[in-house]
Amino acid sequence: MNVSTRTYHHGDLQNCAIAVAAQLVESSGSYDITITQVAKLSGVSAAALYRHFKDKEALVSAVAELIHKSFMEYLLTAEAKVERGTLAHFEALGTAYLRFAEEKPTFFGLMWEYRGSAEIKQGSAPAMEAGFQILLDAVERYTTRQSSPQPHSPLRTATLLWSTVHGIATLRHNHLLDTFDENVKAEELLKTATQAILGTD
Amino acid sequence: MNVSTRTYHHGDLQNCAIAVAAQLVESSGSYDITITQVAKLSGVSAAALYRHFKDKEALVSAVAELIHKSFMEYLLTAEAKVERGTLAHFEALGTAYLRFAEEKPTFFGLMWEYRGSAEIKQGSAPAMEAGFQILLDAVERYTTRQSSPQPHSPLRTATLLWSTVHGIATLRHNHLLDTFDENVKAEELLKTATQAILGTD
DNA sequence: ATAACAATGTTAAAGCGCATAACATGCGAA
DNA sequence: TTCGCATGTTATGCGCTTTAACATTGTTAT
Repeated sequence: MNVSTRTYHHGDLQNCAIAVAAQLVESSGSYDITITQVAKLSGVSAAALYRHFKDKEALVSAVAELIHKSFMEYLLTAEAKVERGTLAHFEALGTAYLRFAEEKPTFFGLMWEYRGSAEIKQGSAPAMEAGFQILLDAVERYTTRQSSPQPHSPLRTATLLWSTVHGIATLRHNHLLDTFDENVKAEELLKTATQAILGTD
Repeated sequence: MNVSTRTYHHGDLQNCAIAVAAQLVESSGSYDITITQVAKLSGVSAAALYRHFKDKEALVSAVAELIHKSFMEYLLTAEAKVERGTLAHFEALGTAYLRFAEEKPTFFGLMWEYRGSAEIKQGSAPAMEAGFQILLDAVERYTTRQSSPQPHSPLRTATLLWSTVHGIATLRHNHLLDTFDENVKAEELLKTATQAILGTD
């Protein structure tokens, strides 16, 4: 992050470059950033970055990984305030999902849309898995709380809930949600969907 | 489409280039195509394309428009075989949506993920609107068929259904759907969701 | 302590793609 | 037929990625 080049060697160019790249993605509103720009903002020559990243894709993937972790924090922070396994729990998680997509639209796009080679995508896998586990855990707790048995497995229900939030977030991210129903609120839509999927015992 | 350059003038370079670009997108599996390639495959110099498209983005947007129309045909063909306003109608539309995403993954990605300037995106708007109208119409017909009144407006219900299919299709497109539940089938998931949203009177 | 080596920086340069400029050709209307 | 506009062409500049060859610093073994 430290841009000043006191010495010939930078100190921590690797992390600096990732942070600079992330800022650039956010400020430019595009994840089609250039190595040249990142190098300039890091106070270093473009070639220097190739000591730390195989190529541009590797740098962007590192940014994606950072973003996934930041996204996880959104979810964890959100659920810290509610009782687990309740409808409020789902609402908190869903709202956080939607809020991240709205507040960091370019990050959201990069997370889900960026096409990297399969082996490089691995970096984000742990964070994603943790995210899904949070949701799955919520469903399992909810299930045991209910008197009537749920019609589908927790795994299936969690997947369905994920699909739904993701669909709503994605459509809004692409400015499509309010194209036809200009009064729709993503959060309300999600609440309706959640209740329909979980039932309203 | 005709690549042979019998004459100095091509004849229909505009449409040729769009078609060639679309093929290139599909065969390369990436919508980061080059003007140079499109020109070469069209049997024309790169600069010639600038007589028909302001820049690269305009060309890609034209491809996106073509794809949106092709997507519409998927939907129309699918619903031609079923009775309107039935659950089978929704299943046919949803399945078509999922099938397009699976059979033409790069097209699907381009349709929804491509970031073009707002005014250029307009080209695809009519097709998208038509697509939504199809769904809305299905919901309205379904609503009038039902004995019990639906809890939400057709507009709201259609938006919710769209979000759900879109979420499922998008997650699968990004190879995320079966990461945690390896046995899940997108079509089954959608069926479950549709019934939950519409009710199963 | 110091010499060798590993790590990490630099500049130079090759190569590609976008986009524009200046020029050429051909079709269609007066 | 001739003029003008539409639509081609080649030439060129610029920015970006990536590699190569070289320079500097930090570290480790003797």
